[in-house]
Amino acid sequence: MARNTTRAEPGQRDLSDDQRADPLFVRSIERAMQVLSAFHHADAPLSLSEIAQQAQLDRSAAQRMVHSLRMMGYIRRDPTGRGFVPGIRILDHTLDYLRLDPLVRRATPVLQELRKIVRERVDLSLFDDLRVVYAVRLQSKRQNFYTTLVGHSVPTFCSSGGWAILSKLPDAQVRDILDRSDRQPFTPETITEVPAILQKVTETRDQGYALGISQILTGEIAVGFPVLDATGAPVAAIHVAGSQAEWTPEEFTRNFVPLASEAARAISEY
Amino acid sequence: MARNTTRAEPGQRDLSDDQRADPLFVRSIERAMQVLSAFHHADAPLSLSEIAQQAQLDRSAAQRMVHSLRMMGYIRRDPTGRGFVPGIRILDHTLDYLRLDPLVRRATPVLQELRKIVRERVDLSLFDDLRVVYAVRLQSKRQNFYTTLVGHSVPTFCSSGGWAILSKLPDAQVRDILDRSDRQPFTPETITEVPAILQKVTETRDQGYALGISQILTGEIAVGFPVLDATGAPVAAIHVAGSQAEWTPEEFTRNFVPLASEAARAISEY
DNA sequence: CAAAGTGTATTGCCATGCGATACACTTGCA
DNA sequence: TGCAAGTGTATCGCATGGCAATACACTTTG
Repeated sequence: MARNTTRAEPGQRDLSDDQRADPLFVRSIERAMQVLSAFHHADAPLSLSEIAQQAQLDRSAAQRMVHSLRMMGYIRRDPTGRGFVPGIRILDHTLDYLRLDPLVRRATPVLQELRKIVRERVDLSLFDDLRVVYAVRLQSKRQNFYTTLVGHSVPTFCSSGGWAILSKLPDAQVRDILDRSDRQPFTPETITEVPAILQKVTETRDQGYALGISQILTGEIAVGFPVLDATGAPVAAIHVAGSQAEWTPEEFTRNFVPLASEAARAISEY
Repeated sequence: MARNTTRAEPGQRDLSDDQRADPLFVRSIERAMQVLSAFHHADAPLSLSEIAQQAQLDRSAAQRMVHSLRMMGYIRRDPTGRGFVPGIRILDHTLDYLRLDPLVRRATPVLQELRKIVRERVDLSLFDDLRVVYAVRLQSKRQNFYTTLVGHSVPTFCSSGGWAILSKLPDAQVRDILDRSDRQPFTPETITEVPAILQKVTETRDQGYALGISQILTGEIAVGFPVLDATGAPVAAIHVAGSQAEWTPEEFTRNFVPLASEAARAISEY
């Protein structure tokens, strides 16, 4: 799998109540979603055969699915040339997700306020087991493409937001998450050893925020803060991210930790 | 239907090559997507019965679908209290959409540059028949919740971006779109009469941009520019939007039209 | 000008999803 | 307190509807 892009794998199941894998799927919809998920590993339009392969389906079965998904607007032909790409109706569900998630609703105005003051990138990322998924992204001037995208995700084990979340989980669960993570480094700086990560988590637990330097992107510096639900369990994190070219870690934390920390507390329900 | 929020209805089919409605759906996946689409009309978590009703399904059939969709992470229980909400896996598909759409890729850096200069809200909206769907949103300081959301859509007939797109379509198609549109006003200012809209479109055709004042949101002023594909057909629009409290229409256009117009041309392939 | 790709359409058989039914639990009203 | 009307969940048989096979038109490749 060609993957030079920063992206974590989606979790397989509903975490909230830990149901184990259940063979009682509605199969056809599982297949349909596999077809749509074929694009997760793509970096260009997919042909039918490629979709069939990714979705573990017959070419003809894949074609039927693609046909139906096209009729509904979830897939469309690539405007230029061959193959298929995701369709715009996807974005309708995106909107539903964002509108209906109480966390996103609460967080957005707070983060806007924060962004206005700090003038660096500000994000909300949602805890999803081995990864955290960006749901709100408020850009700064310096950007790359991926730092603007909703839905982008990074591993929990090596992001400042992830550490912030881990710092609020019981040790056993932290261990479990680290054990199940595929701890591939993104940069030479990425911390991949379990003891070192545990060290970082402890540190985070003590000081109330996580500091990540060049963990995902070389030259990026970020502070992460946990967001808690009404029971005190971590459900998300907020980040402030900037460039090492402009900030020393000390300056960065001194400037942003107090404000961002307060924002995180404002969003939390605990 | 309770709808005080600004939202257009999704189009039913693939527009690119105009396939008429085809009964050869894969039915079960149609039903599955109806279940997910039940949230389009919701403004709070939905119970099984509500989902069943929206999706035109038996309560038990709905429960099977919901179960499967939950196992896959496309639906989750509302964290607090009863009911279901969309699940985070939705955002994986959002990412695929945004990553793989060549238009979004090309437009993002250009819009970032534009945003840096104009310091007002800058958007990319994608043409989808009767509506335009926001895919890239770069905020300014003043915001409301909905002006930050990817996937949000507004009607083509009454938005500056929509007019910009219409101005590049043949008259017959413009008429067709206007005829099929449910031309409900959003504000007292909203232009709903076909002749007046055609007038606006002609004006836009002449001057190369569309000026919208309080069309969707009272007090909002926006300029829209068409984005063309390689064949010269309009596929999207870019907007710069600000507040009437800060700008007269003349000042606004004088300041932003030249830059934004150039940006739109840079994104276009024609 | 084959050969190997695209994407599309049709058809029959049997896996599979719907609907009926039952149940455990919570909430609200009498 | 009890019962009615809500939640959400689980199981199972039958008929429906989706998979696989097959065929074809078209484009790009060598």
